[in-house]
Amino acid sequence: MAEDADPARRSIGARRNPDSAEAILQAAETVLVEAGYAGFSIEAVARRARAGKPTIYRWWPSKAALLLEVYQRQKRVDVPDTGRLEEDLVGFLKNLFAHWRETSSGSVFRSLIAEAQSDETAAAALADYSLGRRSHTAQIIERAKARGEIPAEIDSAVVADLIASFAWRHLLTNRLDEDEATIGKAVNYVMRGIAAPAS
Amino acid sequence: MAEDADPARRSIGARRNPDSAEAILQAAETVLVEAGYAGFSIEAVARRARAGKPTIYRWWPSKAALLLEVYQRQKRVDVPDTGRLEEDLVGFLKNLFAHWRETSSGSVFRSLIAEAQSDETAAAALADYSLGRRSHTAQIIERAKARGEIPAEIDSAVVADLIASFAWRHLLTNRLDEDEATIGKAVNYVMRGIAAPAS
Amino acid sequence: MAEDADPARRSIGARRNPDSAEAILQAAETVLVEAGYAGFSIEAVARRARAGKPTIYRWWPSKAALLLEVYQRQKRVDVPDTGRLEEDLVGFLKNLFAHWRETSSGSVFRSLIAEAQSDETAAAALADYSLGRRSHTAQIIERAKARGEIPAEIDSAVVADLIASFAWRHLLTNRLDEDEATIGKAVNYVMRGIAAPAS
Amino acid sequence: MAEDADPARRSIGARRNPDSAEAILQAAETVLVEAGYAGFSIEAVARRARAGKPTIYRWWPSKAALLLEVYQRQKRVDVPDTGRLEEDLVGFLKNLFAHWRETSSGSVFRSLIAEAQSDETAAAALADYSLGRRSHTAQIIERAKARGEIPAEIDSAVVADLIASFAWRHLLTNRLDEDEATIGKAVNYVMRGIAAPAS
DNA sequence: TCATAAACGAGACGGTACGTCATGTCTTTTT
DNA sequence: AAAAAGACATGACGTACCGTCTCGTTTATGA
Repeated sequence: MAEDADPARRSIGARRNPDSAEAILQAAETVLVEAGYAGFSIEAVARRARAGKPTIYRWWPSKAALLLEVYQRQKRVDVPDTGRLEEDLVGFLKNLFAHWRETSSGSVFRSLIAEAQSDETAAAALADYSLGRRSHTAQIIERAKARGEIPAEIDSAVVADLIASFAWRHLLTNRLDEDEATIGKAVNYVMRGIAAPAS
Repeated sequence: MAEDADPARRSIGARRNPDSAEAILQAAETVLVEAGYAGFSIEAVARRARAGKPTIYRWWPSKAALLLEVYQRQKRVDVPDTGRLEEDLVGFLKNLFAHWRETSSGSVFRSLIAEAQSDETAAAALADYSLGRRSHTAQIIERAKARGEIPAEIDSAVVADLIASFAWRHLLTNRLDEDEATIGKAVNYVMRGIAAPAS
Repeated sequence: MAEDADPARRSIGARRNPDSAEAILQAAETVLVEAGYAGFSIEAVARRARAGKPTIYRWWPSKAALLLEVYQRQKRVDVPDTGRLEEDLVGFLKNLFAHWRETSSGSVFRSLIAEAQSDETAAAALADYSLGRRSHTAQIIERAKARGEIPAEIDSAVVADLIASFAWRHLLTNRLDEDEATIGKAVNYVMRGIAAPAS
Repeated sequence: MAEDADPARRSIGARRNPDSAEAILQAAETVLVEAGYAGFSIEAVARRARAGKPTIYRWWPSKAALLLEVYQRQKRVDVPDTGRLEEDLVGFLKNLFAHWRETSSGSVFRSLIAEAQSDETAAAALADYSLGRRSHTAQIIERAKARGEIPAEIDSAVVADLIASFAWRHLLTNRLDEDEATIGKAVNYVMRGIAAPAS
């Protein structure tokens, strides 16, 4: 996981050095994976990236900003389009859990959420990001509306919220390896409801 | 608000001094409310409580332990029992949001969740606590099962999880003042499902 | 070097428990030998002696007092009486160095001197003790005066001071294993002087 | 006195800030004079110097190192050269006592000796320093040898040791205001010896 | 062409908090 | 009455990071 391509990276003149930025983002990710959020400090990232702390502060005014960019660099999770909403949602959650579990994304996003609890700007950034993601997720639902699978008056934002909340809580409580059946149930309840059919 | 009933609290012999414990828990809560999770340090709590740091560390081995006890001391939120599950769930969420909004509980619980992202023991403690709460919430659902309102084969743990997740995410993203209608929708979707009725 | 004859020493009622006192003094000596002055704390002594700190503070108001008693308990060094002052002084120094080197006395006395540099009462106690010792040493010289070996007008206190100073400095600078010849020279210079004989 | 020439001393780049070093050494001296060795803590020095503790630890790895540098910064005591050894030695001791008495040097050096009793590195540093000073003092004696005042076979190191020991003990036992006559006697005994002339 | 400006690594700076240790005082319980 | 036990407030220990600063170097750009 080496991050120091060149042993002595230098300024490349009066502009941002992409190598440095890359090294810093790489280092941030590595530190987060190796030492967790507890060991994630600007100091540690700078050491690992062989970068000066001011270089980091110049481009990322806060830990949150750095975390956010690290998260955004990562591959997005696939949103399936099977033609059936329930399958789409289950597939999405399965993919998301696997993504969070198997890459560093989970650690990064957890850290970002944690950071947002003490850092106002992190909270704002996370809110922005979440808004974007939610509307993205809502598209799955909108597609289902278009297909007539669900009524038009369903508030897709709320549904997306329910789904995302379920994912967040599993991430935050270390339950990403949850049984697939549980995911299925959760989605099914949202799809079909839990009330007994009016007989 | 005041935490120093006696200006010079002393040892009361070879056993825990309840006054000190009380002062420390009070101070922890006050610090958290006034300065937020970012300003919540053992140092600050000790200062505010006029207690020694070792006294805190003696009884609460980690920030997490202190946070957890502060949270548990607080009044529990009412779980309504109206005889109709949907009303119960909506009422529960409304009460919970109000509780989190209007008392320090929200700040405390947020902090606890954040702490759990970097502290293993905090994570374990939170998991324990959540388990207890979830089963508690599940009782609402079990009651509905008993009434025949919902089928017996519904996994009440998953339902409780959906509800709790929704609450957590609103807490963590500063959306406790969410429109009541939204809560209603969310619960309704879980109750009735979002799928269009098979026509 | 066990100091706890009985694993559960108890109070013996309303009077000083000699076993405790003994255990504490033993423990003080042991701690000093094993951990040096740096590790010599009331806390450590209490732990080692299985005694309560207040018990120590009751009988020895300061570290200095404890050190002093530990030092005084120890066997005194022999003061030879060979009938010749020079031999007496050399013998005394040799015995003293050996005593300091081979028993815990050296460590204890060093610590006492060090303690006296920051503790006023220790300084006073040390001054008292030194006065006694000096007059004791001066007796060697007085005997020589009586024998007519040295003139009566010699200030034996100053001579004792010179000899004691030499010893102290060797103790304080870890030079107790100094060559015997050096001791001989030092005493010889004091006895015969270093000036060239008036020819 | 005052230690904060500039109210907000800052870093001057990636190298040692002489202002900070100066402020710290000044503060160390002041603290030692005002509060004695007992009150001499890195914490106190940092407070007084308005410096961060890590800054002190960066440059002086131990209290001993700081003490030593404080001592070495101070003006050296004059070594007289009157042409007569006895006068030189008496003058040297008088100057030394006055220097120790009237400046902070006495306190500093006492503390250094005390520190050396518990800190190995302090002991080594002190030994080094003493060696240098002893050879320095020995020069007085060597000069006397050159003049034929004393025989060549006199071990000047031992003589210097006797003189320095006398000074140390007076310092360590608060007897720097000793009668001048006593100093005279001590030197005289070393010069002429105390033995009665062979009649 | 060459001065300027910006970015770089490095690392020192004044601070705050960490978690631990020792201090000397206190009270309860036991003998 | 004294001892054990151990909790207490206090404060120093030495370390890790914080975010800011200045250095000396490097390179692209613009006068």
